[in-house]
Amino acid sequence: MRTVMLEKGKWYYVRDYGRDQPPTLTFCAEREAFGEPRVLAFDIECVKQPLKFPDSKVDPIMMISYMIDGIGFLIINREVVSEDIADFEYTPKSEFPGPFTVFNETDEGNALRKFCAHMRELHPHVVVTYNGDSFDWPYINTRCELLGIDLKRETGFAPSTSDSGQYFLSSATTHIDCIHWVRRDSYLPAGSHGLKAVCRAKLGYDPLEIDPEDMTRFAVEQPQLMSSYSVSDAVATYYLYMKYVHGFIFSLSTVIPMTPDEVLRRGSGTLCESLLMVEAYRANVICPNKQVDDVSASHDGHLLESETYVGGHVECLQTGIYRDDIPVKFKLKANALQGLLDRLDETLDYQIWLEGLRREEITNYGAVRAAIAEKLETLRDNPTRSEEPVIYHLDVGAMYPNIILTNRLQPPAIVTEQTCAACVHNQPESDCKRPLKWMWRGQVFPASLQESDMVRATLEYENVPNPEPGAPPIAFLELDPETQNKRFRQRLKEYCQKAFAKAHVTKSEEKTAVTCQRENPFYIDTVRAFRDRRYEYKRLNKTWAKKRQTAEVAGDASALMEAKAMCVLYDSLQLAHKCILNSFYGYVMRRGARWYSMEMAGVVTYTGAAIIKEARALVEGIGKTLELDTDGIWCVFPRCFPQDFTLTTNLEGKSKVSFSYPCTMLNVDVDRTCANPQYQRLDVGSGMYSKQREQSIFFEVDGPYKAMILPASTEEGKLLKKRYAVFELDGKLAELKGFELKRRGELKLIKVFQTEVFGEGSDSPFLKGEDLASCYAKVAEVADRWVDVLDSRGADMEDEELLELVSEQKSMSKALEDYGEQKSTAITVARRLAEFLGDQMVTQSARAQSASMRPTLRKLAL
DNA sequence: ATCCTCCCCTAC
DNA sequence: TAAGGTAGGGGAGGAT
Repeated sequence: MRTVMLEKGKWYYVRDYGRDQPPTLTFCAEREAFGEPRVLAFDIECVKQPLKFPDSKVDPIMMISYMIDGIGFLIINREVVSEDIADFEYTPKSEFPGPFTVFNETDEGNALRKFCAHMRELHPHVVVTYNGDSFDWPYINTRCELLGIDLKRETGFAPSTSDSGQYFLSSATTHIDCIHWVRRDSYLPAGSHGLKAVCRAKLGYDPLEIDPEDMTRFAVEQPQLMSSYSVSDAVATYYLYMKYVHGFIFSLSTVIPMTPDEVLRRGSGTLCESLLMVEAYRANVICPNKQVDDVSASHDGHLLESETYVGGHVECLQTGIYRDDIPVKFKLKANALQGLLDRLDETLDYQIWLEGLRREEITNYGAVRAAIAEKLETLRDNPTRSEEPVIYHLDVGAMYPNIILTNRLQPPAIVTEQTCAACVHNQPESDCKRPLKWMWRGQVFPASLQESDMVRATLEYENVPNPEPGAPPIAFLELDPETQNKRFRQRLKEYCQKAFAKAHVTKSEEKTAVTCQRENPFYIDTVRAFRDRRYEYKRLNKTWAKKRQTAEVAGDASALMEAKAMCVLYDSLQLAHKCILNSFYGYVMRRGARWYSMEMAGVVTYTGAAIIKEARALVEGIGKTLELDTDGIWCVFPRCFPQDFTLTTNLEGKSKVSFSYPCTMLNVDVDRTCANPQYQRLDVGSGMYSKQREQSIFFEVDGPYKAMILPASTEEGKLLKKRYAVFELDGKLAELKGFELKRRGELKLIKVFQTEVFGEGSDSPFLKGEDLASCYAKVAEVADRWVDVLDSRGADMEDEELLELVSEQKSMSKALEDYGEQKSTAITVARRLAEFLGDQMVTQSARAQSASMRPTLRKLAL
């Protein structure tokens, strides 16, 4: 009898009865946590030609490094590497040890055979790579083919039989390519998706870096350095997996009916749907068919080009530098402050009720009330003032899921008059219809439906080039329906451009969706279960963090190890649940979704927009809104605005509760305007429904912060959204949103400038100077230096440095030929690269990475 | 010059 | 086959 780990992330006892009977599986309860599967992470280094990518047809593998359960191995191809390498250690950080044993093999064939043989000996449960699906595994596969080694036979790994073979899988071993986790689940911007950047962001150390152009030379000239580099990637991959990916994937695998390979690679909407299907089955609900596009949909006598709903609300209201030590001129509204005073008891009672207390249990109610009232009165009586600000971020926690839960929103609960007419509950006393607003937006062709039909009729008589190259032309109607529709719409667009001088007209319409408050609640129950389980994991994570601290202080090594492991476990569980939780909203608009509903998505965002607009209106009277985006609002209040208070009680166990007045002030508002009094639950015993007031939408507060910087636009009167920098009280950069510095590619010059101008801590010019003028002067010092570089066209710089600064990287999302006739700098650069470096530089799989100069800058540089 | 469109990639 | 969503900044090409 032995134990194995099956794809559900759980351990089972397996008893084998020989060929005639299937084996039996018994769940292994004592290993309910993930257990400790053997994990092997590997990475290869290849020879390459100058300025080119390694070509698996001709360039041999020089090194294979791998780490299993914290023990490292390195296989050297001595045909490429100039000398034998001795065992060594690569430990970038004490928590990431890397002892390496080296195998020096005579040639590539022996190196690969050694790797395969060692894999079989170690038989890991999980093989981990970084980009192994599209680089390492296919490369090894091609090299093995050329050397007469059958990779599938040797290791079990081969290209996937579905998904057009884009993944490398084995039926016996899970392959986790961490790039998928980084792309879907890490929330890192695309500019930080390389292993090096992920290593810095997630593992917290600077990895070894070598210019790819030096690698082949270093294999000969500096083999030890090259060896360290090779293993550093395996070490980073292994610890990234152990620290973040393992718990995440395997905990999701315990709730989603898929293998870990699939849980890793499928889209988040698909994970969501498979989970909903399980819950629907349990609730005896029939799964609807997949949504299909209605290609003939029209609006007011015009064919619809596309339709959607209005989403989140974004505004920027201020620009410039806001610092907590530089006074801001406030023009407060006395009546807004009076309003807060009038509602003060209601506000405090609300906070007390939230904490599960009663006013009689509060021992300092009068004192807290008086303290707040005094501050509000002072502001009310002196509304025009210059005062140092406090900078806050107020945001709604998990806004969209909580709007869904509060309003009992589910795709099948969006009803029509017909639905209700056929329903037994359709009586006024049921109070089961809850109308909610949303905003429809569509693009229509300006042509009338008759004109559209005419355009189609013309098209239907035409012959078109055969999709099969070389074959004779075919009739339009012989094309597949999807292509027909695409061509028709293209032609109609051209017609409209000619006849109406515009391709389409945008229309919007406020609509009302009626939501049924008695629909079978399997969908929201699934959402709620996820939200609540996530809260539970967050709570347990905190509990174990405390235990870890206790163990640290007591010096109890075994308790410390257990606590650390449990923290990682619960943190990955809560993250895994966040990922799914956020997908329940977007899923309802996913193409092909079984539970599809534009109305529901529209209601969610419309309700959210109303909440944030209301919050802004409230803040406007008592401070300044700087920027707001969908679920959060950045604002400044005068320093003397009431902030943090503590209520004391006469209860044991809960002797005091602290709260943030600005936060409570917003929450009272939300509670009054957003609560759903019609939320209904079915009592299974009696078959009766009971109504309950539901409200789980709450603002949370972050801050106060040291400073917030909002960039100005080059256009007068225009304010920039989604771009800002925020500094912590200690000078650390708390947030940096939207700037080129954070984006993939972009002009090098602007990234270098932004790095310098934002700085960090005492290096940041934004934190220097004692008033606005001197602060701007400090910032201008940095900016002036760069303006000089532009004005002098980099006269004081080395050519190489200058060229580097005016170069930029751009990614192309499609294969070069798919861009057709289109023109752009990147396309031209890619074509030229292909011209002098060969077509494999721009093959359909390897997306062109172009380094170019912008036309505008080209003039400057020359 | 000005507007629209496309593309890439971010914020939420 | 498989596929979360909308809002927004900014560069560049192209029509007018």
